[in-house]
Amino acid sequence: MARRQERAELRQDQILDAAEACFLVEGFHGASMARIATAAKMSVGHIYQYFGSKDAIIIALCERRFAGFEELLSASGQSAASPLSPVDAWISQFTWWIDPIRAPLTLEIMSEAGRNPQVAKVVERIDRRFREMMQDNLLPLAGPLPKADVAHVLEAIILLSHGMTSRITADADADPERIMAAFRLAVHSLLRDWAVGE
Amino acid sequence: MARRQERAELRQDQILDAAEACFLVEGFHGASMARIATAAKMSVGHIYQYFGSKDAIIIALCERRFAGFEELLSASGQSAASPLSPVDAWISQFTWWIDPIRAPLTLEIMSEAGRNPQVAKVVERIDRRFREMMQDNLLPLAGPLPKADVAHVLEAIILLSHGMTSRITADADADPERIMAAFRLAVHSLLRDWAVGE
DNA sequence: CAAAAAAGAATGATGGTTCATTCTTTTTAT
DNA sequence: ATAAAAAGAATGAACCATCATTCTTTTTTG
Repeated sequence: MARRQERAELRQDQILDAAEACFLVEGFHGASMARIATAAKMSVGHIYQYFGSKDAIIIALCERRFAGFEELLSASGQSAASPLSPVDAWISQFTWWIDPIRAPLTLEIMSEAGRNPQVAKVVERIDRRFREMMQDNLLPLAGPLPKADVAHVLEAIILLSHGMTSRITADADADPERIMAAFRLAVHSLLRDWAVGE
Repeated sequence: MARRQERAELRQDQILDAAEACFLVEGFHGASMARIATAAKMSVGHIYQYFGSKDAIIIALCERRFAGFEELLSASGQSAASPLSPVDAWISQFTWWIDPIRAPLTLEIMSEAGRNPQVAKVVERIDRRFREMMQDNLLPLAGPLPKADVAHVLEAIILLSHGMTSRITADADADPERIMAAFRLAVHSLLRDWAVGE
C-alpha cells in the first residue's frame, strides 16, 4: 500500500528527470512524448498513467524547479559561519540560479509563462516568496536605505537574477564567474555597501 | 524590374510581420506555417518562395528584431536636447526594450539561442554592439569609476536589461513603470551617480 | 504570350493521446 | 502456505490531427 505510493513517486521522478533532459535540449514544444518516454526508459502510454498530459508534465517540472529554489531561499535565513561577509554569503547562493544546466530550463519557463497562465501562476508565487525572503534576510544585512528606494532595490535584484539566467543561456561563452562578479558588484552597489572585498 | 524587387521586399515584411504575431502568441515551435500563412494573408507554398524554411524565418526575425535595437543604439550617440539628465535620457531608451509587445519575442530568442547556434550568433553580435555602445556613449556621462569595475558595471547593466524582458514577459501584472524605475535606480547606483531626480 | 507570382492540394513524417492487451504484484480463499 | 482471483503496472500499436515541405495548377503581370 505504501509500497505503491513509493513506486509511483519513483516513476514520477523518473518521468520528470527524463522530461527535464529533453526540454533542456529541445524546449517544451520541441520535445516529443515519444522521446521523453525513451529517455525515461518506459512506454509512452505508461507516462499517461502518471501525468494526464504533456502540459501537466511541464507544470510539474516548473513546480519542482522552483521547489529547489524555495529550499535555497528558506535555508538562507540561518547562514552558517562563513569566511565571507553576510551579504556575500547571501549572494553566493546564486550560483544555483546560474548553473548552466539549470538556466536554460528556467528561461524556457519564463518564456512559457508569457503564454501559459498555469506556468505564470507558478512563477508569480516564487517571485513573491523571493521578495519576502529578501525583505527578511537581505535587507537587514545592508546599510540603511532610503525608504522610497527599498522596493526598487528588490526589483532590481530580481532583474539581475533573471538577467543572469538569460545571459548564461543565450551566450555559450558567457563566463559564470564573470557574471557572478557583475551580480555581486551590482548588489553591493544597490545596497550601498561599498566594502566589496576582492 | 525594380518593381519586382520592391514587391518581394513587401512580401517578406508581410511574412515576417505575420510570423512575429504568431510567434508572440505561440512561440517559435508552437506556431505553424499554416497559421503564419493565414496571418500573412497568403498561401503556405508562397511563403516558401521567400524563405527556404521555417527556421529561416526565425533567423530573419531575430535579425530584424535586433536591427531595431541597433538603430536605437546608434542614435543614442547624439542625444537631442532633453529635459532629463544625460544618463536618464540614455536610460529612457529602454522603454523600447521592455515594450510588452516586444519582450516576449526577445525572451523567446534568448531561449532559442541556447539550442540554435544560428540564433546564438545573432545574439552574440548584438551583445558585442551593446557593450561597445555603452563604452562609447554611457560611460563618458558617468562619474569616474574604478577601472577594475568598468567591465562588471557594463555586464550588470546587460543583466538588468535582460532581466527586464524576462519580468515583463513572465509576469502579466508587472508594471513597466515600476520596472523602469528599478532599472533607473540600479544604473545610477552602478555609475555612482546619486543625483537621481524624482 | 511568356514568365513570374500565388494558390492550394498532395505528401509523408510526426505530434499528443488512447486503447486493447500482456505482464507483475498483491490480495483473497482455502 | 498455496492457488485462484483481482488490481495495478507496463507495453506498443493505432488514431487522427497537424506538421513542414513539395508539387501542380491557376492567376497575374510585364
